[in-house]
Amino acid sequence: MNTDFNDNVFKIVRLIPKGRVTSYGAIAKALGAAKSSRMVGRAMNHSHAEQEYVPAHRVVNRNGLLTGKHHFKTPTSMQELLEIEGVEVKEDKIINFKHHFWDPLIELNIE
DNA sequence: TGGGTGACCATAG
DNA sequence: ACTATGGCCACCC
Repeated sequence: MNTDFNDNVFKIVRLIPKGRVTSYGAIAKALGAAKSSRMVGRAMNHSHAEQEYVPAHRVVNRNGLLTGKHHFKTPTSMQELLEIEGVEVKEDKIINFKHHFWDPLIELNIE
């Protein structure tokens, strides 16, 4: 049985609005597993196998760095997808990360 | 069974 | 700003 954790991660990622981004740690925290931010990354690795589209490009590390770009079809696709949505990216890093940040804890009104 | 690894994070210097 | 270190835990030899 697939971990619910896995499904919950995808569920949240799909909720990220266009032009916004969030971090692995924020998602982990929203799921009550702040200790396992690495698990979020592992879940994302499987995201390609999901039948429903998962906007993985909207998930970066807490530094606003596109650490997962090498897992996309091409090394530049992640950056291009973000720029299409209006997110500026320079040197694999999101400009004005704070401004684009989307916190699931706040937006989803979790306690 | 156990060591190595990772789309991470926090802290220290 | 940068490196080093430790914690985290599922997964793969």
